[in-house]
Amino acid sequence: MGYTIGEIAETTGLSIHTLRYYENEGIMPSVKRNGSGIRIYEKTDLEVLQFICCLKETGMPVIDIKKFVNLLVQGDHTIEHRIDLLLKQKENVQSQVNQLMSYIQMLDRKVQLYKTILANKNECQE
Amino acid sequence: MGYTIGEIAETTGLSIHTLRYYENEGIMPSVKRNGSGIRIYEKTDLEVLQFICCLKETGMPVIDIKKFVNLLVQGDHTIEHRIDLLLKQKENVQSQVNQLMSYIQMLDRKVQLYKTILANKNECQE
DNA sequence: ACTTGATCTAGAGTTAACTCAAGATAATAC
DNA sequence: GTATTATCTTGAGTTAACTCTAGATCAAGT
Repeated sequence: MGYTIGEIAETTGLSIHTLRYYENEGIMPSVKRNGSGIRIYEKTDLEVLQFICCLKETGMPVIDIKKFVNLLVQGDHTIEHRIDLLLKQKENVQSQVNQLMSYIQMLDRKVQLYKTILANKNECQE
Repeated sequence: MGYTIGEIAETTGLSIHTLRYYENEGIMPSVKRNGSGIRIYEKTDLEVLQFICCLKETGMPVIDIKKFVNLLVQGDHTIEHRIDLLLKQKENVQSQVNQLMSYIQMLDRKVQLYKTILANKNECQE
């Protein structure tokens, strides 16, 4: 029962360095150790870690993830606060999506413009 | 005819430092100077700059923007290559959007979970 | 002409988020 | 029980993308 840091690095794709760094910085809750100080990750540690990775992927800065994790380790009485943070982040992500979609349109327009230029050049050569 | 670096900073929201940095690094084409070496931005410079900002916002790393700008300054015979790059970036952005939308769902699920926990707690207290 | 504010260059400093190094201890495989 | 491999800590190094500093020159208002 429990995984070593190497196994967790393997399954999450994070490096061992990064895992230790996350723990030191409070980006993830601290992990239990065995008698000689070696980290033993439980299944819940892995789950929290994976959720943290998702938050990171949505562009949440490490400092905010830290705040969230702080609430997490404080227990159930922080759940309402956590809901707030997640809903705020959801709005963030939603507006990121909207902006990216507008950039897709912009890329399309630019490509269209370039194609028009090419078409005109070919016409002239005929 | 032509804007100063300060005006361009104002309208783009980039700092003066950043504008000079972009030019030094080849992230934007170099700008004309007046007799005493002061940058005079033309309308086309502004347009290129704004397009570059968009590319940056889509997460294109500076090194790739540089490549694109390199093609740009080389003239029309690089248009096909530029189309390729932009279409590739469009795909990138599209998959970013997809991933972000899946994260929105994940955030929703987490919030839902938290709400269930809260609901159960209230029930117990009744 | 003089002052004030903008711009110039070269190069150093900053920030976020890792990433690596060194030296020591622990676990595992034979 | 020894060699190999993994893990530990502390602290330094790296990378991308700025951001700032200093000292000098330029431009605009009075």
